[in-house]
Amino acid sequence: MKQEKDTNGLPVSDQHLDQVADLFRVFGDLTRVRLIEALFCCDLCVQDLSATLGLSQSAVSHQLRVLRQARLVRARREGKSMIYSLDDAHIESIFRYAKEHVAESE
Amino acid sequence: MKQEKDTNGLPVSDQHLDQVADLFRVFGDLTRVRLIEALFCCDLCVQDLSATLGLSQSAVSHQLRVLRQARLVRARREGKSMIYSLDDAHIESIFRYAKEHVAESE
DNA sequence: ATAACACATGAACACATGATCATATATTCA
DNA sequence: TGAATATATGATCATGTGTTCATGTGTTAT
Repeated sequence: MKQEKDTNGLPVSDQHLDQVADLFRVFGDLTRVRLIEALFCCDLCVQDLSATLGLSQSAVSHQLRVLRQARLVRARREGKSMIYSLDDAHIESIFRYAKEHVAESE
Repeated sequence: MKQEKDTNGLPVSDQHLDQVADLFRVFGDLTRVRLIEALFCCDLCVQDLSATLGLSQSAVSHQLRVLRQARLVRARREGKSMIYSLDDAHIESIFRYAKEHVAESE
């Protein structure tokens, strides 16, 4: 497999890049971005997320599944509810730079 | 429009989040990620990118168009060739954190 | 001018994706 | 146990996306 050093000094392979693209693909949807944004402030259950975003429970659940599989959020049970929380330290940093990019290009 | 403050203290609207999702959507493709990665080291023309990635000239051109429209790369003409270069200071930061995330979760 | 080279672009097709609807699973409470 | 609540999931469908093929545009050199 091709191994190079990038400008950050980290090893880079096509497999790594594939995972990077996968990560960004998960971020590349407004519903999921809004879910993540909502979870920045506090942990929330599905119905709260559903109400906050104004989307169906099913749609929210489906997208939370995508976020779970990408290990970006985690869920814990509290009674009948599932409480979701962010599960990655890098999300905030990644989002900060993305927002700066967006804010500057207007 | 709903306006909130996020954890970074930046104003956040659904319109902003939409642009953030759009930005990530552009990053969410292996071909485009590989193009960006190739341009981290140096400016390159289309045929060089085509050869480096092992993809058709057409496929590369199409994806470079997407990157251009997202203002992530810029093109300048040199003779018969078009030289592409990165056009955003945040790309490297965003990619660095994405790579760290990927590297840690294995 | 015209041939050759480098790149861009439109059309078409296969595949991926997100929302909805219906239904299944899990928990609590009467 | 059975009803109500909360969430997950499978199927379906409309839409979006990436590649290829064919062709158009722009530049250089003879």
